[in-house]
Amino acid sequence: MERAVRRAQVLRHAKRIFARNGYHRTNVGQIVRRARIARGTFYLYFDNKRDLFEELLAQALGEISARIRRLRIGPGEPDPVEQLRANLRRVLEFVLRERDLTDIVLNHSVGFDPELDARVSVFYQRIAQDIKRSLDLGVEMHLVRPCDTEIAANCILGGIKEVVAWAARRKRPAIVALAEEILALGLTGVARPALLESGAKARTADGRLSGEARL
Amino acid sequence: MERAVRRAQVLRHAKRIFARNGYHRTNVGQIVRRARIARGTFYLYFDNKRDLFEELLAQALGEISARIRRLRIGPGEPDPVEQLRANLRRVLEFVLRERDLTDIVLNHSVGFDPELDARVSVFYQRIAQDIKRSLDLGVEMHLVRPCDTEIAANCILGGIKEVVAWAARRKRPAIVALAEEILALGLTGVARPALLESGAKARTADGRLSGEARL
Amino acid sequence: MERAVRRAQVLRHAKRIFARNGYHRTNVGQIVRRARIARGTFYLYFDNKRDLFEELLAQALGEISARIRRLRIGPGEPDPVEQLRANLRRVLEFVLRERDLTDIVLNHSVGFDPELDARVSVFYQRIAQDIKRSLDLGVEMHLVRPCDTEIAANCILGGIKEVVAWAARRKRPAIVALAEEILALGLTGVARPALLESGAKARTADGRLSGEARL
Amino acid sequence: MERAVRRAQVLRHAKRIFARNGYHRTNVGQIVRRARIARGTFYLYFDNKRDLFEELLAQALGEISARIRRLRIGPGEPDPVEQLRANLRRVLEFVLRERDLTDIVLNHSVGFDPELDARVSVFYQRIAQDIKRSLDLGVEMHLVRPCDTEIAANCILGGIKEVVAWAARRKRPAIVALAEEILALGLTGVARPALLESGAKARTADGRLSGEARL
DNA sequence: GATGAATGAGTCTTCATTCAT
DNA sequence: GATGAATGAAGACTCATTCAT
Repeated sequence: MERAVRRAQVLRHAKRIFARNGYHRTNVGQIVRRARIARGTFYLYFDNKRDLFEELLAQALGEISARIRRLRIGPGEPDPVEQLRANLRRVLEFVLRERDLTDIVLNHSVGFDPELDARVSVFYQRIAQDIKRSLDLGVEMHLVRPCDTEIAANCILGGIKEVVAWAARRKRPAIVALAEEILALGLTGVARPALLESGAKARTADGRLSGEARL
Repeated sequence: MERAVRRAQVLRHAKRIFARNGYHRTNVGQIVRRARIARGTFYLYFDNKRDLFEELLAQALGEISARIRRLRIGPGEPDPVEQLRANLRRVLEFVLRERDLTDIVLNHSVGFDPELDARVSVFYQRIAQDIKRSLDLGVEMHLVRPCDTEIAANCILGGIKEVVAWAARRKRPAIVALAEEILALGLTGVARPALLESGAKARTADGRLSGEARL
Repeated sequence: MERAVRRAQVLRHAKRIFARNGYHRTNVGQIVRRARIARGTFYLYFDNKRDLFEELLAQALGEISARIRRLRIGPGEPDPVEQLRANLRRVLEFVLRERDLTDIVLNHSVGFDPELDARVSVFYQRIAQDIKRSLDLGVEMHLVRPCDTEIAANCILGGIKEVVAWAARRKRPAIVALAEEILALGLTGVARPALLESGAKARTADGRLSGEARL
Repeated sequence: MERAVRRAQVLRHAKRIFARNGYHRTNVGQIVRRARIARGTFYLYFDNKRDLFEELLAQALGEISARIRRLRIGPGEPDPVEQLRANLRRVLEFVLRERDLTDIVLNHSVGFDPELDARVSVFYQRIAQDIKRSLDLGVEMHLVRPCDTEIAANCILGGIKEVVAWAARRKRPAIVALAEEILALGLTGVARPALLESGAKARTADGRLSGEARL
């Protein structure tokens, strides 16, 4: 158990430095200095620098994944939107609390190791697919308008990522409000509903707006 | 003039390698080998490795910036949505043609140099602000529903980035269709308009949908 | 007494590992793991890694030395050849039983420490001198043909070492037969005696054989 | 060509140091200091320290191998002993000229790398087999007395190795004389021929000498 | 201008040894 | 005595950059 504590300690310090400086500008010397341990001690707990980084990354990706629950449809299940909201809040709660990890995932997790690149890539693709699946289901249930759900899924994923990155730069981001904004945007976009009511009729087959209904 | 040609040549090769391997896994040796020049020659045309990378990045950011025109409102100006569409298409046209540059900007432009990080950061923030300004204008003009336009702007930006990244992995992405999907998503979201018409009324203060119209 | 037992135990395990891997590819971690003691305990029994190795080496060299008795000439003493044979058998018995030690002495005892190098070197030189002395005596007694006894001594020593190394690789080497082969070789060489009888006359000054008797 | 010269230069210096200190007590720093080159330059010419050592070893083993020619029997071919003598002289000429290489092969080539160990092992085994083959041939031709030629081969090989090691410690070893001593020893052993003439008869089945014929 | 051999600072990693418990 | 976590000196290797030709 002592061991786990020590590891966690080193991980905590390393997380900080990796978040600030990225993988390559972080060297083992910085980590051990910050963690106040000897160089050799570092290698008592981690195989190497990459191993430590990998663990941080896995920690983040794992925790985020665990906070995304698949939508359940059926009698007695909560409103799908409610489920989306819950997912979003859980994820936001984590990523905005663990900003260093978030920074690592968003900014420093790509480009220095093909294997880790692949792992991150798979992580995002899985989320995109989850979203796509939800959208497909929504289309089936006539809750979601027909569209290219794959593109939509990626668009939504990207939107969340960017908002998270943005929010992580703020002092005390309001998680609930953030979730609502994202949700509303994803569901209804930015256009005024009134506008769309009339505009909806004017909408042509290829989705373009026409007539006076503009935006 | 000869000089510029030589530079461009080297840049072209380097672009390829940076896109594939990122900044740190690319070394000067690879570049000069690929460009069929001597190591020393490299330094006749570029101050150093970072300088070359910076130039590629500036190229990309500059070209993308140039393709984003500020919305003009007024008599005789085209429909704002049309202007958005044009912006989007111009950008997509470039980033999906210059995939290596896009890859560099999206995946390899962060984390090895505070100054470059800042430059990329500023680039995106400027775009986000452009979008925000447009949204604010839209709100003023009653075309856009009231919302936190800063969050919305970042969300839209992120959506575009992710879709671009996704599309860049496809063989022959259809730019026009992509632009329309993004546009539609940004404007109306994914929910069925019909649903929203009735649902809009049912929407409670905290943004939750109620009644049968759920999504 | 307990202490000596513990030491012996550790020595036994270390011997194994040193024999297999040599000095440098053996680290203290392997030894303590194998001996099921703590790292610190190791240093309660040995000054350091080198010290342990030195002891193993001394063990081997000492035991071998003890098994080589100086030839005694005189009335009532056994046949000198018989004494040689006994020496050889005693040494072979030990080195082929303690193969790990033998491996250490033959293959891993040189090159990482000037002092140990010297000790091994002295050990062999002493044996060579013993052999040389015996040969000199033999020459004096007209049992050994005049020759450069120093070279001969070294040659014999090397022969024994190599045969030992070879035999140590076999499953169950026959010590008696080995001793006889070595003895016969040292005494009479490989040439057919019959051949030599006639050939001896034909031998020219520079040692070359002539006439039909060739070998 | 310039490249080869530089390599040879570094190899020359490294050879010296490896011979004196062995593989492990030699570090790259020593080599580059001695060769008056920068650390990085070293790696321009060699993959790593082991690579350089391997090359030295290969050089030695290759040259020695090349100097050992298989015995040719037949009309017009020189006396087999003459061929042995030539082999021996060629080898001695090389190993006593290139003493550093010899030192490396004899003392520092075992125990730090399984692959190199194997290479050296194979080298010696091949020579032992060559000798054995020659002996078998000799037995067939009734030039060599029946014996365990495998043991004899190893014994002879070991004798040569040890004499070489011994001679390499002398100032100006006489190659011709050395070769003759070794040859004589291998062929006739140390016993006085006269003794053997009578002793041969007294020799019992198991090779033991009996009667007055002693030694 | 072009070349490519040379440079050496900067990093990671290992491992024998120590020492507080 | 026993433990094993901690230490830090030592050494291998990389690679952006320089400079003599």
